[in-house]
Amino acid sequence: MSDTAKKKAKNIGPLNDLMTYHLRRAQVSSFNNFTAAMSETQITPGQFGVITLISSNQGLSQSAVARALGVERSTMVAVIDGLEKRGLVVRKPSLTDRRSNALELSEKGQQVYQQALKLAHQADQKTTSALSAEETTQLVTLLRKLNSAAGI
Amino acid sequence: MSDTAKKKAKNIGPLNDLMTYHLRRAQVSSFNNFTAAMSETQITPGQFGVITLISSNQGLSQSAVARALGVERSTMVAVIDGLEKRGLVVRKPSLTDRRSNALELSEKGQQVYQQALKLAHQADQKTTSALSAEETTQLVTLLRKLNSAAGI
DNA sequence: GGATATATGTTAGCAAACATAACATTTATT
DNA sequence: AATAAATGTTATGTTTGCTAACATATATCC
Repeated sequence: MSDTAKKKAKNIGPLNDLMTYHLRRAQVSSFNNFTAAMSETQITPGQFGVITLISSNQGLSQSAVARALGVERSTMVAVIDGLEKRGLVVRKPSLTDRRSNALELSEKGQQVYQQALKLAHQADQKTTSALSAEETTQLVTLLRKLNSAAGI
Repeated sequence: MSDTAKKKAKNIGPLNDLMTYHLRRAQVSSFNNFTAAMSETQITPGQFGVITLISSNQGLSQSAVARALGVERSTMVAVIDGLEKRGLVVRKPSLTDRRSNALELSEKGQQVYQQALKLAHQADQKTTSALSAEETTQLVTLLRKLNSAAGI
């Protein structure tokens, strides 16, 4: 067979020099580990962010959650709808602002969240299994530094 | 004002301990820098991956590009359609396999790619502007290690 | 060498995850 | 009191991916 016929070898070329590329690959990898680990809870990465935020800030409004996660508040509606339909989150009327909802985790929501948190850590360990403990710490430190400068 | 009314303070809580979270933030940040830097070329991250791959492997098939980027070949069709409509990529009939297309960058495609590559590096520098040169190298090294283990 | 399996590009239809624009209601500002 | 801004919602659209089915072309297996 001629060597011009062999087009399988992917020469990734200049991508290898780009931080963007490596970040994207790492994120996809961690996303996959997360989704796989979370399968029994049926919690998506986005949902996990939401319930974590609510858990740490009971009574938060939808807009506040949206802002904290960097999405539009219109996007939040369907997310909360889903979590409410599953009985994990409750929309209570805010006592201080009649426009807004005070979000809370239900009893079931708290249980699922605790389970999800454990699974998330397991997924994390899988993601970083090729790294030593020091390397993992190093990586987190560098990412924190990078992110705090970006100020998402 | 009562302190229960102040719901703005986002306590990010356990997210801070998760690699997944930091990776996601970093990826969003780099994605934003990339998109902003690339605005004059109107090249998306996905398109950039494709033209980089074609540039480094002229004559590559659509399926090969899809495999290398980890997407379905059906997804590739619209991407190549767009690049071809803009006159950046040409579908030539493969000389060795009459099923497949041999993808090539047009003259214009090569020019745009060279420009895009420069802009991508600029975006990268912005993304890593909070890190020293050594830290940036460290970060890439750690991400490579993490990724090669995942074997996307 | 001929039957069967696999690969390629394509279309069609679907879904997740976002966005923008407009709206009614409520709260802030001036 | 008048005007501006914030909240939740709906409607609509976009992006980016998927699966399934297909016609065609190439590989593999007895």
